[in-house]
Amino acid sequence: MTEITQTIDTLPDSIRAFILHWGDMGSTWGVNRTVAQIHALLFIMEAPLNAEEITDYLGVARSNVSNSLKELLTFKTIRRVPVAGDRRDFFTAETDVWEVAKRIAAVRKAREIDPALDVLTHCLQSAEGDNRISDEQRKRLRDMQQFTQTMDRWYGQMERLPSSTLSRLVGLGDKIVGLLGWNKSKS
Amino acid sequence: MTEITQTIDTLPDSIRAFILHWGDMGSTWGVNRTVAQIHALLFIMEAPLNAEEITDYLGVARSNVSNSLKELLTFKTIRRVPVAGDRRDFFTAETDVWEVAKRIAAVRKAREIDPALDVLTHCLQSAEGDNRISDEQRKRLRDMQQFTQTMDRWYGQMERLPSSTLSRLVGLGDKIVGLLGWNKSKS
DNA sequence: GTGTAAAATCAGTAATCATTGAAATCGGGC
DNA sequence: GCCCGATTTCAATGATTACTGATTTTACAC
Repeated sequence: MTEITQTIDTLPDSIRAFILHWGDMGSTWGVNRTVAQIHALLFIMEAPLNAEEITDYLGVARSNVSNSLKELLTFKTIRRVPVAGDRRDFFTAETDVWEVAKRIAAVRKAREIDPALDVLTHCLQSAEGDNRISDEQRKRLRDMQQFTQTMDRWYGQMERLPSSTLSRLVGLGDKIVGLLGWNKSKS
Repeated sequence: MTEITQTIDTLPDSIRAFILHWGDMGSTWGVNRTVAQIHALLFIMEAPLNAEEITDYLGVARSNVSNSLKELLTFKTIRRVPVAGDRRDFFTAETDVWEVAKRIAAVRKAREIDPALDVLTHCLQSAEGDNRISDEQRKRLRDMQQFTQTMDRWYGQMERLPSSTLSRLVGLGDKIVGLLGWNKSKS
């Protein structure tokens, strides 16, 4: 009989809390619980884990782990690593948090922002030649389209920056706003 | 018998497409379809609408409209407006897209980022005094916590800026990256 | 080739979330 | 106070999504 020695209860409190709460967090951001928990587990463990170890730690079905790993791979927030003398697949997570952020952003841009931009651009085109639509309505569609376009570019830029630069740049946000004396004003 | 003259089919193609696709979009961003559709409808219509008109336009249950309006009100992306000689509630959407973005950001910060930061800060504290946790693991928790903190501040700043400033600032993103010569590099 | 462990697929089930329609509550006019 | 339309609440249903366990496929060892 196979003893399971790797369960979530064997982990230190802080790590267990991290994995569990990260799972919850994920749900609110549109990532399902298991996917988020596996990511948290791989992020915090130093040694690569195989699918069965993950199954044992999290107490979910093997097939669930398999599918979740596939999803994480498409996000490129984890990767397969070979372990000498073991033909099973082992996985580790990207540990540079800014790199993780970039990769998630890239997927969201492709999956959500790009299509939205297409729809808006199309709406705007068909609105141009429609006299049932007021100038004000056209303006509103245009505003929305431009906003989406700006966001699209912003996400696009993110992908190109090395994570160290991105980190510094975002960290600078505070200061830029401060220097320009814009932080005092109220809309 | 009451005739329904306000249905989604009576709207121009581009507007109908906008409302319908915005609803879809919403789902992928964690907002439910009805909520997103109502927001799109109010955003694009110039005159304030009451709950029954919304029900007719979208063909969903009256109670669904009621709940969705309540949610949109908590986001402050729509508001009640009084109409002279009519005791029913009428609603309009905020039309400044940057203002909309700010308000959504504010709610997400409060609902999702702040709690995440609390959890991470707590994990980090309990990790400090636990000798089962390696220095590397402590570093990873710290990185994650700092990242979340940076995001929290970033969202916080957003709230304070007038939307015109925010628009210019974000629009400048491109140029800042370009000027600093950071756009050429690859991580 | 055969045998075997690992991984992926898939159909069925469970859980979650959105939506409905009926019933209860609110609030202004009389 | 009572009435009546407007609005909200709530329990039940429907739809979607996550998850499981059994089955099939893959890939390596021999």
